[in-house]
Amino acid sequence: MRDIDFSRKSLQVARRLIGATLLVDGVGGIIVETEAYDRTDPASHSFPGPTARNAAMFGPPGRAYVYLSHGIHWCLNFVCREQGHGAGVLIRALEPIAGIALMMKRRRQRDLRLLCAGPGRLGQALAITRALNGKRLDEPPFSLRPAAGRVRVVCGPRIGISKAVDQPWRFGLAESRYVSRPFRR
DNA sequence: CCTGTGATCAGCT
DNA sequence: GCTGATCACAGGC
Repeated sequence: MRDIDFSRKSLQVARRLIGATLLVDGVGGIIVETEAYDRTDPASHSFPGPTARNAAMFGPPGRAYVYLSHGIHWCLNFVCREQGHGAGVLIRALEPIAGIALMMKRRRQRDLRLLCAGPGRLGQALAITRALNGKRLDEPPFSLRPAAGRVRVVCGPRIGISKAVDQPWRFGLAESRYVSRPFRR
């Protein structure tokens, strides 16, 4: 089984991550939605260049970049590309597989479809915090397994941004009921 | 289906 | 001071 190659462009990594299994301390599921961000991209946190917050994006690939969104939600990204580039993939939704009872307890949410459908919900379900920022994705508490077989991937515009809104850099597992919002075709 | 709003805070100007 | 890679909930159609 081939590993995910995080030295590739965030666009390629975002597509390849669909169907992979992500666990944090044994809790998680199948990645069904991602978004790519890049240094050349005005919507990216890395666009203005390195800062204290986005430092992980400019560090080695294959690590986590975690940030606090709207003062409330911890969001998880995977850093891609060569060191110093400043690119990443936002993990936006999972199909819950492991530790479902614990995720439901953390989120006080009994609807499986809403358990990890969105970056903030996913962060809460997997107990993502700043403590994971910069951590390697191939070591505990993370576990990442590539998709087993062929995966049908759809794409469309990213969500919740105000710049570069037309770039189709959001990817999803076709027909999945666990995405944060449907993909138009 | 849709739109509006409060929550809550790090980072930036 | 303002913005934002969000969410939950309320209300209107």
